[in-house]
Amino acid sequence: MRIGELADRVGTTTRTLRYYESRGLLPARRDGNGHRTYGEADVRLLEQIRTLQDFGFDLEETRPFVECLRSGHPAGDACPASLAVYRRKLGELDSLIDELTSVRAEVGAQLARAERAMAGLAADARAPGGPEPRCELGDTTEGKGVRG
Amino acid sequence: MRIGELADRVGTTTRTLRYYESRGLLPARRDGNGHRTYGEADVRLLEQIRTLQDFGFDLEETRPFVECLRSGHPAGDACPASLAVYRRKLGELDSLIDELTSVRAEVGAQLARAERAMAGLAADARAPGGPEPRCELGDTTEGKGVRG
DNA sequence: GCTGGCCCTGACGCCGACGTCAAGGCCTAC
DNA sequence: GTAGGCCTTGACGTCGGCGTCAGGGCCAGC
Repeated sequence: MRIGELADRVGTTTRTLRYYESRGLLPARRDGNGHRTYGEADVRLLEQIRTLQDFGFDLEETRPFVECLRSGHPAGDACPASLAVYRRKLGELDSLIDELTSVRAEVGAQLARAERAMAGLAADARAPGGPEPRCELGDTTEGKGVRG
Repeated sequence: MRIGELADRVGTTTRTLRYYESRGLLPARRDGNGHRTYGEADVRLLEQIRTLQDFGFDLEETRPFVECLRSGHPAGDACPASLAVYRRKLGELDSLIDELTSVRAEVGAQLARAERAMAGLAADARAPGGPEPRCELGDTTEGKGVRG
């Protein structure tokens, strides 16, 4: 199998496969013309790489899985080094999710506060004297705690 | 106030301020020597930018907030365009958190499965005949559903 | 007068995972 | 023979948010 066919089979591009090879991740044999040649095992290596990429693993993190497969194991995660990557990734995911969740809460709170403020201004515009206070950009010493 | 002092006051670098200016986000007046000059209002603009950056907003997304402040509003999120960015960001955060959560679950399941498999192999190695089945990389048609 | 400190512009470097273009080789079909 | 299709290597482009360097100016203090 040549590079174009392999790329088609796993739904990627020849450029990607050459890039993987340049990173030492997916070496290829060559035929008489210097063309890269791949076998069925390479399809599985590539599928392993793409699966992990879909999970957000970067290329270097897929290396233990690929080497595990190439060393004859039936699965890329049948080696301790792969499990270590799994565990590290789980930790990263957990802390990232935690962080994003707290950011989400903060942004949500800011939005709610700003919406209340806008509603208040709109009410002011309907009820009392003028439409808007026209705040100057002076040294009004405003703080971030305009919550209530 | 010149660029170095402003950078110190908000805890960033002069390079960053020049970059913001190049993006049209934080223009500066110039003194007789061509040096950038800033006022207190710029401190607040910058703090707004940095706060949003900490939330993961990219620079373009901070622009409505900055323009809102510069147009005289007391807060960067006192304008509809800013609220729209808040809402869009909340949506992005929600879907990102969802995605990461599902990835986390999948990776966790893969780790658990792989750990069970390794434990099984270890038990095999202790109990029966050989230490490892020495799987060839043949067409064994393995699927992804090796869960149970 | 000279050193040190701040400022200026312009431009290249970085990271990751490729996309894209250039220039050419080999093989097949017509 | 020539057009088309696949392959090769090499190298530059992309995106964001700056870091870092080169080369030069202005001003204060000793």
